Amino acid sequence: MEKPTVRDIAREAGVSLSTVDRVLNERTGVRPRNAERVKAAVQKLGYVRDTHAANLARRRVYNFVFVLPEGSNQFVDTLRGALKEASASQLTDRVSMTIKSVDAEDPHAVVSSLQVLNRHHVDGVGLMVPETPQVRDAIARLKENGVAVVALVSDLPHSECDHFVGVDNLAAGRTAGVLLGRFVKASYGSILVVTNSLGSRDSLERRLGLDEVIASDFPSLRTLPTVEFHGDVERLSEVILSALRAHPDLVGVYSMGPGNGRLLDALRTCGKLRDLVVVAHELTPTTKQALRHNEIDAVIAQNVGHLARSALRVLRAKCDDVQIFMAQEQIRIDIIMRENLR
Amino acid sequence: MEKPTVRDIAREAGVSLSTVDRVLNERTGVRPRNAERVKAAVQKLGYVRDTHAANLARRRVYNFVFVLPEGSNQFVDTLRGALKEASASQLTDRVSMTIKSVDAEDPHAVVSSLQVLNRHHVDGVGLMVPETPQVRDAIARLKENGVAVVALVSDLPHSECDHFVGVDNLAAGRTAGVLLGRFVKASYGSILVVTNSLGSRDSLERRLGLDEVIASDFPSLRTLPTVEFHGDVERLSEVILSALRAHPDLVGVYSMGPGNGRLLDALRTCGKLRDLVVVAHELTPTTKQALRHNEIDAVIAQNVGHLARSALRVLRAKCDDVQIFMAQEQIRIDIIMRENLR
DNA sequence: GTTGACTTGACGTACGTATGTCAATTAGCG
DNA sequence: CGCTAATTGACATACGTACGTCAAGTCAAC
Repeated sequence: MEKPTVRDIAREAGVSLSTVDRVLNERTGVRPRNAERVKAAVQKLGYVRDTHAANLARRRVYNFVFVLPEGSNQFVDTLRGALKEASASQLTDRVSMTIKSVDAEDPHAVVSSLQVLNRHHVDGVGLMVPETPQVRDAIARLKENGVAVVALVSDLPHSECDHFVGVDNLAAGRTAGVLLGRFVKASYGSILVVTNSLGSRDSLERRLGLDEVIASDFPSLRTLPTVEFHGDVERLSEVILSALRAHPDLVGVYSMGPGNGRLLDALRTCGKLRDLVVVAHELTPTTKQALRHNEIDAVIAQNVGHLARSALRVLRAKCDDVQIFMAQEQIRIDIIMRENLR
Repeated sequence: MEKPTVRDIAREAGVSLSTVDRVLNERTGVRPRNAERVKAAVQKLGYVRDTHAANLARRRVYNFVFVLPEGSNQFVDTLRGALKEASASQLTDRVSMTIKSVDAEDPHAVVSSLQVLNRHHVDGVGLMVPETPQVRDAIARLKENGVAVVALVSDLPHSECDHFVGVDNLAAGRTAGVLLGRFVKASYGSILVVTNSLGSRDSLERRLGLDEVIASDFPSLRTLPTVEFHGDVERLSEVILSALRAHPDLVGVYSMGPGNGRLLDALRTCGKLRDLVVVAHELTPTTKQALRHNEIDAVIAQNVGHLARSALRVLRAKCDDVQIFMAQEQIRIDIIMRENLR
């Protein structure tokens, strides 16, 4: 049972190679009757186009653009590195990748960066930006132009994306909650929750997941209102310190986003770090080091290498109009502790 | 900066295409001087062979064989399924895969299954069997015949394998130890350790990791001698029950291998399941269900889909004599709880 | 029956590589 | 210097697909 080729299709359908080609590549000038025959033959023989040979023949180069938030953020930095590494690897041959950094908080900046793409020849876009009506429209326009679009890390549920590459943040928050609840030895206490901004849907979902689990499974614990520092690290230190003073029963800290370095600094200065159960998000140099030093008890992470490769694979698949292999594209919620960090 | 092709190499080296081809494919009849020139040109231009085009031209089919332990074992079953799924997926084109099941405890059976491979045309082998001197020799013979060999799940450190696809079991045991230690609320108690056989190096390493971590980080806990049931599930139930009677201070159970279903049955019948912290290995229908019912607190797992795809990718890479992308082939120690199970 | 539009098939070239054949060149040796 | 053997290059064919060109075919409307 060799794999069928276009020749087999032509023979089976009783037409010429040219006609098969016209049907497969959706060119005009084929009578419906013959088109049907070809499609039937494809079905019957289970033909799948050899994309490698096809790409070879058409000298295809996949032109992908990734739009990531600018500014200092270790997670975004590692993601950027992973994207570059993945596109350099042999796996992702024939891919030419551009990474753009934009002020993700400024919808106008995001949109204008996407509008540019419509003019150039771009096959696929990966987006890590918050969803706004403007962004939604810009994505719709990209889709009109036949560009494949995937949401990266942050879902864009109301936009016409082809796929979301990232984790279920509600489940991530729940996971963090269980870890905090089970790691805390005290019979009661409160938990500090920190993030950059609850405006980002990731943080919001994580917070919801946390509260769900604490409320149902750990009623003796209490989650404090979310501390948001909105990029202002000075404020972060201050608020942490005052929270520590205000809540002497503090037993845990949940950091839902960036700013782990500053957060740890603040906790360190008041000497309570060792007594607190700390759960943070994302594996970065800071969190890795903190794990090794037992300053962070667990990290909830998504494998950036997997994110990057998955995004590239999905974009290719969408360009080629090929099924994706869901099992491989499922991004897991990783729990990293000192012992399984490597 | 287009990718260089063989033509570019020929021009750069000042020789003909034929000569370049002779060098690249290690054919005879090239003067050392010219061979050097070609190699230098390859270096200088950063040429990498387009394996897809090459495979197209030589009509290559990768012939891989996997040898897995026979007998009822949910983990092996899921692995088998993952292998089939992976080879069916588009990623692994041009791969023809055979899965053999052998009595892994019988070195003779394993070896004879490997000897057969030398006669047929096989490009690569994935092995999940215990290491014995006979197996070691059989692998050496495979390597002599130019067959790529990877160890799957269980490392074969003293054999000439090209690669090990699996996790660091010492670290896995340590991870289990930390989870047990931190999840147990009681101030002291003992931990039951169960496996099929400590003869398997995986179990042994996990046990060592567990003991390391319990001894150093949780001195108030005590790990009991390993219960081995050697495939005898009746014995498993019995021993569990008598252990429960003998150790009323039991606070945790660590199941290092197969047999989770029977173990849980035994724990269930004596009604102590809810009070115990249970950590088991591998995501299977049994452990998934037990996680959902809060009967198991955490599962230490390796993603079988990842194992399968990694094994196939590595075998291909070894056949093509191409570098592997280590970041992608690193199998992580997954910690699965109810909240991040999906 | 003629015209024109649409449809079809035959064929050539290309992508980057592999592999074979054969003649031409070169090196090594006496 | 001449001979033989080793080395080299030119060329052809192929893999599975894409795509362009052109002549021949079909069909309906006039």
